[in-house]
Amino acid sequence: MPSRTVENYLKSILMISINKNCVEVPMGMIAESLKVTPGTATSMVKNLQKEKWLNYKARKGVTLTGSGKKIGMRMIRRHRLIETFLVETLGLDWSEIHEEAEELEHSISDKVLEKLDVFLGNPQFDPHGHPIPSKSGVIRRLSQKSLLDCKVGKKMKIESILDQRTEFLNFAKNKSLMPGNIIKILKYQKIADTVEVQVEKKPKFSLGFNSADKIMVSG
Amino acid sequence: MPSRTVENYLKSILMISINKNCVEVPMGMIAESLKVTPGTATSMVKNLQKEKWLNYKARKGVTLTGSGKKIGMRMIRRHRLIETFLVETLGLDWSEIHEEAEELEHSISDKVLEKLDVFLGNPQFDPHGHPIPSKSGVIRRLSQKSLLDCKVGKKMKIESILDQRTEFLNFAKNKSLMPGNIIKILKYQKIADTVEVQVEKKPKFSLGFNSADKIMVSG
DNA sequence: TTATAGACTTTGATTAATCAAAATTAAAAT
DNA sequence: ATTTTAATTTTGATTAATCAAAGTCTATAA
Repeated sequence: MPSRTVENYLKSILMISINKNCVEVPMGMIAESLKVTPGTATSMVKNLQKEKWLNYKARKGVTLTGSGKKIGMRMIRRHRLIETFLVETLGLDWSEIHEEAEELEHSISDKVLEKLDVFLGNPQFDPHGHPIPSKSGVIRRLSQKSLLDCKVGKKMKIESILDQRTEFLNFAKNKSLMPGNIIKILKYQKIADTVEVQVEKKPKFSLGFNSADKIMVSG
Repeated sequence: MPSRTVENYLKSILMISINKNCVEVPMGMIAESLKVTPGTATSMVKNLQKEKWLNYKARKGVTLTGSGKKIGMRMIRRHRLIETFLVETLGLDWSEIHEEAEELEHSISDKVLEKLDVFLGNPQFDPHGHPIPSKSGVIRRLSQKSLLDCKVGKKMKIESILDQRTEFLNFAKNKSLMPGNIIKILKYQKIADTVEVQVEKKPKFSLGFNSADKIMVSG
């Protein structure tokens, strides 16, 4: 019933509110995340409000309603299950699956999606370490601790990577920055805004604060 | 580059020209097969001509160019490979896969499609018995002989089913009218336009001429 | 030959999604 | 208390795909 454009808006808004942990999502972020002009986002959001998928306050931002959240969560589930399928079953590289899933998440029927879920053995996390929402829209809380929040010298387990860009994921893979691996901060250099890290027994390397903040860890 | 609407037009036109064995495809058939009004088909076909995907002669019909045929064939390959995947891998029923594939054929990247092809072991026929075009667009000639062209009493092998409608395929499956099975005409009743048939050792039953003509056979 | 039915084309309108650029507003800086 | 800036909204246009309904052909039947 919702068009694929609507599905994209609701998913993006939900993702922003989860990632930035905010209730009211500002218009600018929506426009940026969907790569449309601000005016387009405003007019679309007004339509979404008419359909009761969200509440919009001019110059404040947007909050999803229950039904809007449901659709958004459904899209996240689809996206992550499809990514898992592409890596596990077809053997695509984890750095190249995002765009694929972005398209397929709109095209697969509920029936096929649930078959896929069973075929994959009800996976709980996608290849980037992100939790896959259940059919009913429940999602495990992801770790709120990034590499930046860690003490120097403490061994941490990488939980997930909060960046979808192919180039970043290629870099991450190259450096073994992948879910499950053990990472340690060797030096914390505030002045240069970098941290020096080591993954498993691999050679050490540096990460900028922005990048380090995208590596979520636990333990 | 071509939109999914364009892909659908070119696929439909190619399918009609293959099935009806005609060079010039009349506008009426195009409109019917795509479920649009005749006026819509006319205006769309004019656009396709501008892009050099076909030649259009007013009140005569349409013939695909080389590039149009290529795109159409690409879509047939995608459709049939996806149908095969849905049945073989995910275990969907062969009568419910057409609509799914109709959507997915536009969404899958070339890369994923070729991975799928390898994963499935380069299948040569889809679950309905239709030949899957090769990557380069070559398609095996399908049997031109339908059940209606057979002698009474002669055992024939079912090659394919030329009807995509869910209800027909459900009926066919129920009666074991599936590729590979052996079928025999018991009686040919021109006056009632029915044939009485038997598949393998199953109970005999009747088929109207129209339906019998959709069961392609060999041997 | 003329009439007519059926196939096809034209015309004018609509819808969803978008952009560019001008106008507005709220917050921050002076 | 102004001014400036940055974010947002408004306005007016555009594009692809569609429909309904009116108009036009052409082949067949009278």
